Amino acid sequence: MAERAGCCLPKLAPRLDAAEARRISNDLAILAHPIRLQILDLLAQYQGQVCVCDLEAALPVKQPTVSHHLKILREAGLITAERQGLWIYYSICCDAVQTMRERVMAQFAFLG
Amino acid sequence: MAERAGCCLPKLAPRLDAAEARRISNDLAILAHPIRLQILDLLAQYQGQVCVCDLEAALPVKQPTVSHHLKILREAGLITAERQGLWIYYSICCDAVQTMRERVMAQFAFLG
DNA sequence: CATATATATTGAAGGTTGTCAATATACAGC
DNA sequence: GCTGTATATTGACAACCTTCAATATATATG
Repeated sequence: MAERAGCCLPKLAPRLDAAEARRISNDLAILAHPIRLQILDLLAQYQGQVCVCDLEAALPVKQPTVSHHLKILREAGLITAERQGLWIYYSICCDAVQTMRERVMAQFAFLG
Repeated sequence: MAERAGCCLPKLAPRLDAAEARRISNDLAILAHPIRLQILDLLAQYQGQVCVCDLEAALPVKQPTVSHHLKILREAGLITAERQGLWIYYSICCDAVQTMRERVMAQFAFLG
C-alpha cells in the first residue's frame, strides 16, 4: 500500500461528478430488480409477441405488479407497447438498451 | 410486429431463472447509488491512499454516511480496508469488480 | 492515565420501493 | 347498450434505504 505522511490528501476530486453519478445510478436502479430483469429477458427472447398475461403467467407476481414494472421500464424508454385489440404487446428498445449498456460499461472501465 | 392468433403464448420460460435474476439485481443494486459510485471512482483513482476523511471531504455526505456506504461495498467484496495508525485506507478489489462487470455484461449481451 | 483524532456503530426519522386487492379504463362481440 | 376480457391505475401497507446526531471503539501522544 502507498506511503503517506498523514491524513488527508491535499485535494481529491471525483472524475465522476454528482450529476453523472446520479445518471448512472438511475440507469442501474432501473435494472436492479429481478422481475424487471426477467421481463427484459423475456421480451428479448420473444420480441414483440409478449402480452401482459404472458408475463404474469411466467413470473411470480400478480398482474398489477407486472404492469407496475412495465411502466417503470416504459418510462425509462427501454420498452415500448403496441396495442392490438384487447392485448398489448411489449418489445424491447434495443438501441435504448444499447445506450444504457454503453454508459454502464464506460463506468466499469473507469473502475477496472 | 409479429402476428399472433390470440393470447397467450403456449409457454414462456425465462432464460434467466429467479436465482440468477436475484444475483444480478443484487450486483446492480450495490452499484446503484451515486455516493457509492463516486467512492469507487475515487478509490480507483487514488488506489490505496484514500482514508474516510478524504472521502468525507470530497463527497456531500457526513462521516457516518460515508462509513455506511463503505460497509456495503466492503461486504460486497468490492473494496478492502487497511488500518495504518489512526487512519484506515481503502482500496478497490479490481478482480471482484471485474467479476461483477462480467456478470452484468453477460446479462446485457442477452438483452441486446 | 488523560486527551485528541479517525472511524464504526446505533438508533431514529423520513423517504422510497414493492406488492396486491380493488377499481377503472379500453376494447371486442353480441 | 350490455357482457366479458386485458391492462392500467389507485390506494394502502409493509419492507427497505438513506441520512445523520449521538455514541462507542481504536489508536496515538503527552
